[in-house]
Amino acid sequence: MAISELFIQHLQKCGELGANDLARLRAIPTTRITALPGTVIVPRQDNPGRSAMLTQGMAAQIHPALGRAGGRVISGLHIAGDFVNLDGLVQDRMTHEVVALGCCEVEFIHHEELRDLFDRYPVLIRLIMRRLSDGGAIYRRWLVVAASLRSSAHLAHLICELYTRLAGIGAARNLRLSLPLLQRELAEVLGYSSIHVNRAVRDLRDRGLLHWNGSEIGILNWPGLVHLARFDPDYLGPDLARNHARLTDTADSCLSES
Amino acid sequence: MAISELFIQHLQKCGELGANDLARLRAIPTTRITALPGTVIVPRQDNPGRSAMLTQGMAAQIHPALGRAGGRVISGLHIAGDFVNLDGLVQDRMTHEVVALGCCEVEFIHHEELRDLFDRYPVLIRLIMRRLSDGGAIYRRWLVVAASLRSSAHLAHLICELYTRLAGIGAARNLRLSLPLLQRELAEVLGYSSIHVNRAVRDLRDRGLLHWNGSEIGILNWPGLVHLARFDPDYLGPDLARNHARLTDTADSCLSES
DNA sequence: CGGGGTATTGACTTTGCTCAAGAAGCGTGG
DNA sequence: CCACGCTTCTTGAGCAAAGTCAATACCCCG
Repeated sequence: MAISELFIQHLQKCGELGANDLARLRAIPTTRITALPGTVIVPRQDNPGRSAMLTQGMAAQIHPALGRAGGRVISGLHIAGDFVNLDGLVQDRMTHEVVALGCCEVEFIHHEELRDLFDRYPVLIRLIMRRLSDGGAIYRRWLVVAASLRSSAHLAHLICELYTRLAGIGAARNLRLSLPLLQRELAEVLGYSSIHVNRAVRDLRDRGLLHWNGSEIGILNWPGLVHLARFDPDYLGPDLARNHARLTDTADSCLSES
Repeated sequence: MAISELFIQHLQKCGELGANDLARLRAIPTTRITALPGTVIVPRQDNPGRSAMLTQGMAAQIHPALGRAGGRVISGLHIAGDFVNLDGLVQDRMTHEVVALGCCEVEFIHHEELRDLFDRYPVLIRLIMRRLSDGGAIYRRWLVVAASLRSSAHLAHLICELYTRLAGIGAARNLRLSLPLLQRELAEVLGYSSIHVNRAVRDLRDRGLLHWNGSEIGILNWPGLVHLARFDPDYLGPDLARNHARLTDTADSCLSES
């Protein structure tokens, strides 16, 4: 199967590619799979010799919790367009596994092919380093958020981040997003008990900030949510930060009109 | 001033360098400074055109806390041998600043020089990617620890990590380490109030796990500390994990002898 | 209509925060 | 050498946030 267009779009952002280059890229063999909810996309402790890109759906980085057995911690969420195991390219083992949340589509590329790409288009190396660095920025932000916000604001921050990222790839719009996470899984992301997450959800609903029905979320008051969460999208990179600025302006004008 | 030997050691780990290469490396101009406690080594929101390596002391990544003004969060600690702003090489702005904790020595290298190095020794690119990826692994671990351990165990985990990392560069040995952090700063690392940190410190002392005098820490019961913290050094990379295994064996045999 | 998992709610416990005050260390100036 | 002021460390008491346990409601699906 051929390389996905999402992948190509990423490459294009990073450097000029001629028609020739595009043809060559499209000739690269890849493997595409569909993963049902709960499927392990990238196993722990493994050097699979290939990297994966999520082309549809959401996936989570899963760690076993320290202490109580059976517990899990989610250290990051992937959406379409993300490399899910970039580390595998440079590290011998993964310290976590990646699991599909809803239904996913994943595309695998062998490391040899990637390295070939790098040899041919050295500018892509910058793209990979950039991705690694971006990932670090998100982790840092999660640490800051976990340390300084309490449950409702913490949850609100997660919603703001996900909406911004999903809107950036066109997978969410009009202040609606679909979030294929159980409350138990939200708890694993936020580091709370699922009961506590439930109360945080109710709190956001009670404040009239959003609308939450199963996996469908509608944001009713974007500026309010952003303010509660102290959300500042700078850490997501200049592109998404710009989108966010536009969105906030629109929401503000909507508010002032109403 | 010439490039530091620490830097060269890192490069050597990554590929074979001949006498010729070494001479060329030593000819690269760098700037070395001494930073007093509290000095900002790398400012926020800045693309300084150079990267820094810590050659002595400890430094912290500082973020403003969300919510209460004036609060801070520390998202990572650097020790000698760490690149303190690798992100700056690939990212236009830093989302945090880096501040000296004790007295530090820092060495700056201009990005041009670094890029020259990469052109000449492409294998070094892997080193940088490796570093970025390692950093991500540490952030993930901190998220997991924050989500699953409570105060004493959380603090214990930090001590275990720091001792392992410091021992890896020869800056700690014999289960003694010096930690130039105030309890307030520890609180900023762990996400607690400084009062709560104080109680956690006392708890570890009361359990006879360690000895804490100002900035000098002596670990009295390494296996006990490791167990309480659920410390598993895998996330620090194979080198340090091996060191830890050796250390734990020694400590075990010490215990069984006594 | 029943069964399994998820969501929701209540009552109670544990953990951690805040405020406040005292103790200990340390550098400065008298 | 001592007194003073500063900062950090330590401890106590009360409060707020989050966890646990248990029970019920809901919902999808067979």
